[in-house]
Amino acid sequence: MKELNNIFEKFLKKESLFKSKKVLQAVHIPREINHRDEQITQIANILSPTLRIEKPSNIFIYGKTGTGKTLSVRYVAEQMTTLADNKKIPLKIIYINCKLKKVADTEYRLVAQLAREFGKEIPPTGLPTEEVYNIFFKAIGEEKRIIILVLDEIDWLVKKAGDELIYNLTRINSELKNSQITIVGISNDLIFSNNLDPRVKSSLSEEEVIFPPYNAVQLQSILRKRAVEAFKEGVLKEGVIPKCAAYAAREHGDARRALELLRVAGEIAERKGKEEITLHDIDDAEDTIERDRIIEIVKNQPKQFQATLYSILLNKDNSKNKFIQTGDVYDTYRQLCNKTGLRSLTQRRVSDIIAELDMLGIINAKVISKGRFGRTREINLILPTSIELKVKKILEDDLFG
DNA sequence: CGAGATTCATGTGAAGTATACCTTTAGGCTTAA
DNA sequence: AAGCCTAAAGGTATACTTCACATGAATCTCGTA
Repeated sequence: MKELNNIFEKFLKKESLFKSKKVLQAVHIPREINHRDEQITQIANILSPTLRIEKPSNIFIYGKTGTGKTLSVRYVAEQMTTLADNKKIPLKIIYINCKLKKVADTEYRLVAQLAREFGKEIPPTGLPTEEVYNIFFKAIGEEKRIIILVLDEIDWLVKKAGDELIYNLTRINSELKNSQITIVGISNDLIFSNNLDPRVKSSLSEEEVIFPPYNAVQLQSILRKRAVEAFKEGVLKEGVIPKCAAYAAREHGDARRALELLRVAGEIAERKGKEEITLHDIDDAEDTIERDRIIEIVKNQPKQFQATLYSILLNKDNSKNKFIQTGDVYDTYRQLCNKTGLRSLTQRRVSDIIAELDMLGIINAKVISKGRFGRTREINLILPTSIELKVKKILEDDLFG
């Protein structure tokens, strides 16, 4: 009889394996953050002058993806905001992710975005950048307060818009009477800061905080904690968490990835109508994640980028083992434009587009010299073959349909 | 045989152009006194 | 005369083009051992 009860119970539970899926999502900020105490106290210490309404030092934070940078900063920010609210401290923390296309990838757009944070309407183009700065200044100057500006993925911004803009930002303070602004730059490119103008570098990294990767043991404990909150009891089969941790540690201790693996594995198991998550689901999850990520990127590209990518795909089929080079891609691209009626761009531009696709991580393009046979980009697809067809299909739909 | 010169196919920087959007300004029309 | 609307003028950011020059190793050239 007892077993029968069990069966029913399980059946009822079957509805969902999750107790709370939110806990596993990247935006979720847990009550406690493990293994980052040192960094968090460091950041908190640096920012604490805020509470006496003094300007804290600028901070430069770096560490690989998924090492808890963004999370820790947001955590500290949240704590400070509530504290500031209680004690009536005029504090404003702005978080901006510079990687978002069309949001903050040029100087104009970044400053416009900042001004919008203060409720100002800024047109997408047309105003002098200088003017946007003025609007922003005015908005800040309205009342006395401390502003902390968190620039996530700041390396992207600098790559696309140059480092002058950061210099401008760090200089803002000298033009402000009422308020003070502190910049917190987050980057996962360690080399990036070396390429900065020395002046910019020194003012941006008055303080530095380094986030080392998690090791497998730490990843496991993080996963365990979250899993308890996220899943119902007994859902996780033995060894699931170690495997997730191992997968993520294999790269560079990427916790975000580990959590995502766990979540997607759960979703997959659920969809299959299973009652527990097995090791096999994790393998499936890994494929799914990679596929979704790439498809998402591909879908959101502008037409010209899609056309270029499609040309690369076509070239890959034709020239089997030989690697693909810019000229070939451009030829196919021209033909493609003819067929689809898309206005074709110059090779100069397509060359840049290829470089950008490389930055997005969809392809691998390295500039090489073939001696007598000139110089070109050696283009390789990084797409796993399993999703190549799917990507192709999407591109075809977008380009021809 | 080896040091330089040559060469190819394209990378890359700077400057120019087209387009879309903004503000300002001058004129024209309406309205109220 | 004052007020309001419109259209033209003058300005900017962005995506792209045009032009011109830079690259860098395989290959060629030619002098030398």
